[in-house]
Amino acid sequence: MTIKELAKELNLSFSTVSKALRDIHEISDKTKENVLKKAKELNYQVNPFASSLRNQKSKTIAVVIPEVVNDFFDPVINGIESIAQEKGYHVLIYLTHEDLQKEIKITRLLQNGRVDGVMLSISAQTDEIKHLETLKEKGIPMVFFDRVVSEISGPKVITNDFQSSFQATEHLIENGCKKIAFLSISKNLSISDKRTQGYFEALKKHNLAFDSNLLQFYDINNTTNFENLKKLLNNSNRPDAIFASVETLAILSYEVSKVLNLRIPEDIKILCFSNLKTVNLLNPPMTTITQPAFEIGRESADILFKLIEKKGEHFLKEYTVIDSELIKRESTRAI
Amino acid sequence: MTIKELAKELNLSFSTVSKALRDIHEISDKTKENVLKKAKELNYQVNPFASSLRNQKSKTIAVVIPEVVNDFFDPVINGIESIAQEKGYHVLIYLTHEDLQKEIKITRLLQNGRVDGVMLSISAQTDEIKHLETLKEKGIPMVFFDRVVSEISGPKVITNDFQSSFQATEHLIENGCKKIAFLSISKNLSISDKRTQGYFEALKKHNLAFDSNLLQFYDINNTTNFENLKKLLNNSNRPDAIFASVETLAILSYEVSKVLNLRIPEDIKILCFSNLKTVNLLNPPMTTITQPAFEIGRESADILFKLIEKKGEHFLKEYTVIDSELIKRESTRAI
DNA sequence: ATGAAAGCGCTAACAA
DNA sequence: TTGTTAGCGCTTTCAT
Repeated sequence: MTIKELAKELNLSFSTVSKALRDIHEISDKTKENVLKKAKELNYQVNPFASSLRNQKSKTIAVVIPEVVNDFFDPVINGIESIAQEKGYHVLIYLTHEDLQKEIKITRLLQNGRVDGVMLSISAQTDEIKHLETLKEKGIPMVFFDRVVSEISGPKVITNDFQSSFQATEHLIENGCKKIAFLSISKNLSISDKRTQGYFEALKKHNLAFDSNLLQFYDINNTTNFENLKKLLNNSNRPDAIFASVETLAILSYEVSKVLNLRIPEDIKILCFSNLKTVNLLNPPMTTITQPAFEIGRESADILFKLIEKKGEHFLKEYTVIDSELIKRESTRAI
Repeated sequence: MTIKELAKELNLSFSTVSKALRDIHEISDKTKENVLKKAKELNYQVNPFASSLRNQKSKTIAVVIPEVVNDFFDPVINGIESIAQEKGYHVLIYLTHEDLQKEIKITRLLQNGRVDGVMLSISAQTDEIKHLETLKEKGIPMVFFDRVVSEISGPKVITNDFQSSFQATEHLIENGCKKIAFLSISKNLSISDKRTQGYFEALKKHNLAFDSNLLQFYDINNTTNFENLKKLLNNSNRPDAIFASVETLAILSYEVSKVLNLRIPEDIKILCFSNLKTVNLLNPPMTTITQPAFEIGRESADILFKLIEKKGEHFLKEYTVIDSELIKRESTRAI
């Protein structure tokens, strides 16, 4: 069913039909009505490719993220999709799997007008940004969220990583911890930086010396993490607390603690950035910094659509900060 | 950068360039080489809409699912995306939020050729299927997974819900349970049916009477579930086990048990279909039926691409069954 | 081996 | 208010 066939049915020229369908004022109401009725009757749908080709826009956005198996990115997608559906946009999803090469390949795919805008959260491996600059130079509206690249200008939606990390560290210190290990996932990521800084500053404020052995870097997909953690915790000089910058590492810490017969929280306290839904069923429940992931998704998408529709980003602020929440869970609850 | 501009740079006609780019044999090797070199140099990319318009295919598939905030659908998406990336397809994602009206709207969006194929898992609310039949009649290749519609012919990827449900119920019975409640999420869903049947058959085999009060239906998004569960468990005649057909209901059961000071597993045993990653950190760990979600994603996508590329489904079997795994977790582990 | 031209379905400038 | 026409960028048939 094309617009031509529809026009033939109606004995109208197809340009008239086209205009009527898009409710253009130079068409008489009666004609519009007829056209709309017939279109519905014949279940006419515009061909999106013809339309996109002509209009040079796709009504589609891309979401580029490291992983989807993650309690943070899920609600983000949910937030993005909810706004996209409201605005009549389609959402393409691409996973980098924390792999820079995949990220580069994907950004190349997005350069040819397939999408009207891109939202992305870079991979933990990303230590060069030429591909992102190239994409931006093509004039494609972009919004970074969570794992942002400060070197590239444009809107970014982030959480108050420094502050919440500071607070969390302070929380541990106030609970008597003196040797707090910080587990980071990347040397490249903006969020890792901020989180590490918050940790440092809290130590400094409370006059705790920083021991470089306590700052450890982990590969998010690496099973050797387990061994490294074991080494860290099996040391006579072991930390009395672990502050993990991502959930996976906190969970791993639980497991290693169990293997080593360390009691949580008596022997070691564990705390992390996490959006794990079932965290309050853990034994013991873990104090977490919970990011407002759904809101981050909605907010980023909202900004992207503003960018797409108004073009130019001068009217948007560079950083939108949404606060995470430090949720303290103290009591042991054996069911 | 269009093909015309590229052709001008090369002093060739644009049809020659087009052919060269797609490696058509009637073009000389030298010309091909030149064209490719220049294309790379000028970073030429085909316009996907022009190409789709002409070819009547989009190199894009749609994935329609109820929710993304869910430990089952995440790895499914991951599996789908991994194959799509290999085959050079793009993945559009649509969430129905368990809402039939949204599902209908989305299927309408997919009728106009925007995608070459659709994978879907229907909403818990879906009790009519006209919209799905319409989509199928349009000739768009479709693959159902997990929550399938048996009334519509075509490939379906499912797990052995009946069997695993049977096994799980038997596991409870073998552990001394006599009053096992089954919490279902839908009266419409194929998986609910199968799971309920498995539960029934196990009861029958072990000569346990079925008490209709023990079969309860829940709304997946309803907070009144909490109250209903409370009523169920606060009864003097309460069940000694709960078999939840979805994770959310199992978690809720944990919470209600705690509120009522019921001990798990002494007073009540809880078991469920779940892909929760951290289930072994729960207290106590929960026996689960774990679905091979990533494989379901890969398998469904693989079938869909076969359908798309070969057209017609006569060569594909209707049901592909991938086995779930009953993972028994007995010990209480207090860290 | 290369080029000219038609046409995919649509939008919009211009003509009637 | 309606119709004619050009053209978005590409693929492909047919001619050279």
